[in-house]
Amino acid sequence: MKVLVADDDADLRELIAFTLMQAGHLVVKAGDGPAALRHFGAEGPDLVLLDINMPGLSGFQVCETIRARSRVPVMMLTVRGEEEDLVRALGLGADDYLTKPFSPRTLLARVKALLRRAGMESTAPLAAGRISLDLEEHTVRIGAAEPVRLTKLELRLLQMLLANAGHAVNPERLLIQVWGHRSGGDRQLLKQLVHRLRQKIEADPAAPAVLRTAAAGYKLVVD
Amino acid sequence: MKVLVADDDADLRELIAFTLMQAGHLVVKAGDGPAALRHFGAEGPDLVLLDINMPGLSGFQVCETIRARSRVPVMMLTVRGEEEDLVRALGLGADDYLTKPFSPRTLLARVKALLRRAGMESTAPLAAGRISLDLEEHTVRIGAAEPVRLTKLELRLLQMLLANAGHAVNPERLLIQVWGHRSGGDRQLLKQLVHRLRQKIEADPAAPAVLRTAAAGYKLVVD
DNA sequence: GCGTGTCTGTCACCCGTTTGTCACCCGCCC
DNA sequence: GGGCGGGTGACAAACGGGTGACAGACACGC
Repeated sequence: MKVLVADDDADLRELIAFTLMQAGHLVVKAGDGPAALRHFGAEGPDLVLLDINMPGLSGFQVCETIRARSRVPVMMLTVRGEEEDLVRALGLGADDYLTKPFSPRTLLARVKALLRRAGMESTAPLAAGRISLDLEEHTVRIGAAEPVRLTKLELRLLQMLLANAGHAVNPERLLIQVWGHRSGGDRQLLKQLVHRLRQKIEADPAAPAVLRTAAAGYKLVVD
Repeated sequence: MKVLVADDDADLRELIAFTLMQAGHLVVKAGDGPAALRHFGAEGPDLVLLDINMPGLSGFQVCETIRARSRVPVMMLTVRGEEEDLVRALGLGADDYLTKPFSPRTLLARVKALLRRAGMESTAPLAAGRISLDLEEHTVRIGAAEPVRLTKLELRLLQMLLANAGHAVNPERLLIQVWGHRSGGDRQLLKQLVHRLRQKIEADPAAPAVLRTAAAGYKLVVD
């Protein structure tokens, strides 16, 4: 599942991101409110974690804006003892809250619960057509073939493509999704990753039938 | 769509940003010229709103620099009564202008118009008459014929002509829209591009039936 | 701690496609 | 005839995707 983590505290943000990634989630990070909204619009996450105190726009404003456009689950991060903030957040449509400090274990439990409540159990294999991903096993199965083991990056790339199965995904977006940041110039990384993935999943890597190069990026052919 | 808003007046900047976000756009904000260029490079916005009076670099300079690198639509924000500034801005390649003060409604209408003109209001296939463009696949289909693959430039040219289907578009405008920079003398580029496009889409390239030469430029015959 | 194997980032290179540029053609008009 | 502007063919440079090689980073078992 794709999770948007918005917190202006870089250390905490990285800790959360790391914890979620370890659990097999894709993470999009934002350091302030506007960035959170930007990524929300661009990435379409399945879950949003929002700190209340952020520069630019507060978590409240971000939550409100998101709620005006989507019913994606939103979890607020609050400092203990600011109950009035909490009430306000829930009133704005937030689904859950977590008081700092919290343990990674607590975080994961709450995230899992929230995703389950939203009907997106995170361990369910992603699938489209003849392609199915097993996020826990880090494997992909195509048609009747044996499941193939994937590395972390390969898994993320496939996950992104699978989420847009049949449609081209542009390289910039893939770079952001798979590596997190990296502005422009890193096409080479993507080339290599695609190459390595093709070696694993294509019957004939020289003539890709599944992971095709499209005019505007790469796409998955699922039939 | 992602919009870069550059204005040194923080209040106005926030108002514009808010208005655009309400309309579903992603907004990147800049308070001066250098920041605008920095964000332009990093974010790759689909539209740029530029105030003329900004510290660091003026809107003129920013516009010129952007035009040297991109054909992204640029809208200038001017104070009423400074027509000479306006003329200068349009000469530098700006696509539209807005005189302050303006209402949010006006702003949105202009932004929408500009994005439509630039052919990016959606990735849905553009069509007019028997001609339809698939922006994702980079193909064009004319009548019942097989879709034809287009290069990046051919696609842009066709997109511009299709946006004005049935009417002639003058060469200056096409040069700016397709190549972004290149003020005057580069007719030859356009000639070649038209030639190559005709080879691909015309049944008889020597007697063009679709992409016709008109008195004032080129036009697409769509019926 | 240490070796081992895997994963990832980076480099150099190949090759087909795309693009920019030049020379030249033709028809038209003064 | 000569200038002008559009159309055409040819060619070289630039670009971009694909590939193999390699070294450092990393995880893991001992």
